[in-house]
Amino acid sequence: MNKNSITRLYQYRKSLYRLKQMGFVKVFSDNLADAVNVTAAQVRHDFSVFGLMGNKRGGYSVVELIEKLDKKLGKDRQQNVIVVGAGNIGKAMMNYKGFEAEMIKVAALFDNDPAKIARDLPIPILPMPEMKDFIQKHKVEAGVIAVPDVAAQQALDEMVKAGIKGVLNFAPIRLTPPNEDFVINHVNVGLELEAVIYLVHSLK
Amino acid sequence: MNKNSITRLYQYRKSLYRLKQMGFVKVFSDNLADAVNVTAAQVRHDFSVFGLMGNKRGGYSVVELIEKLDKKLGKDRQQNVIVVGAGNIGKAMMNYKGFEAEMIKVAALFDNDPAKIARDLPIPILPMPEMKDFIQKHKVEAGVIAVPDVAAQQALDEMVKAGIKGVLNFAPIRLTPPNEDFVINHVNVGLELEAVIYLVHSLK
DNA sequence: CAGTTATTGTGAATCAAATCACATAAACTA
DNA sequence: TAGTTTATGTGATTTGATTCACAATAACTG
Repeated sequence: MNKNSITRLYQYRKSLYRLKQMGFVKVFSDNLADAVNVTAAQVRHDFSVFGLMGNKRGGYSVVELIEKLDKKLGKDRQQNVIVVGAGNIGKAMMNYKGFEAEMIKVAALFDNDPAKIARDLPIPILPMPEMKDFIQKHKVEAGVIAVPDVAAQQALDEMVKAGIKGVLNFAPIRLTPPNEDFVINHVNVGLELEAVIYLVHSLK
Repeated sequence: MNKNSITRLYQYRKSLYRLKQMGFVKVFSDNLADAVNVTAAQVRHDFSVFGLMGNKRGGYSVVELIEKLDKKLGKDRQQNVIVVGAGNIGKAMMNYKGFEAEMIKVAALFDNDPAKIARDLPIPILPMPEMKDFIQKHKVEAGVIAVPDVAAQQALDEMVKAGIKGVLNFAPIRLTPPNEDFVINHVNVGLELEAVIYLVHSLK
């Protein structure tokens, strides 16, 4: 179970909800393959590894498959997350409408800048020292680091102290994790954009 | 040359600038390996594939290596990019300070909402119909899609019409490219966050 | 109900990426 | 200068992910 196969499972899930919406009752591996842009063999293989079984001939029941995936992917109950950094990235996370359908709730933002504190927003922006109590109260295990790179390691350290178990990090630096079990996933927008530019240039 | 090896080259480059800053004149494959969190063999292999040679014993000259990488990676001159969508993601791109060191310039944002137009900002926010003239004038080849998912395909279509050759897409949908050479790179923040949550849960 | 068809589930085969291992050669050493 | 050390460059090997291929079987067909 590598990261790619996990993200594919989330993509299958999302596609299945779309198909359900469209009235589909059954789905075949090649339908899902088309939806997620992989091969049908890949879909079946992923399901096999993950312990998801369909019906020989007859494919998969959309409703059943969604149910199983929801359970396996932890989508049967809401996941609260926090975001550290109330800049543009933090606000983008705060305002993103897509999380609801994924059972993800951005429960609060945290920031060091007193001018940014706003307790009365639907998603409040709170001072860092309140993090520990907040995440205990709201059972938060995962967070997002959306601060400038010079502040990222400190943000991580405080999150760890508060009890966070894994982060999605937008700062383009290598973070030192507290232990080897701690989950860190990086999104490096600069690198991704550079890859586009490189590939565009390599066309000619 | 797969995408991973390309992004590693950009990481090596960035590390080399840091090392230069710190006064290093020479660098060995294992220094770069540490900096980028890969093996020394990976570094040498990447360089070998990419046609970058050092000196048997004596490693690599920092200055020379930077020079060669800059050239190969198209960093010897500034790359202008545009961003479609002046929401939080668009503004994050506009305000991000790190692009300058990467020779990337966000030349303008474009948005359909007349209320968002702001021509007098250092990075102007312009109406969509002006895109074609703008990118011709500023020699823009790559762009960023930072609009809600329902608007993403239309944004892509307009960018293609205006002459853009590749995009970085933040909208969580599959885009239909105009042709198979067109470069599309996806950043799916929702999926990345879901992967963190999944991995945190799988710890226990 | 026997025969045909369609689709899964999975072990085997292929393909791609990362690592290993070592011959090569430059730079020191005495 | 001969010998030793150190790091590169790269072919070979290993590891990991994807695709193939087909036996198993459930669902249709007449």
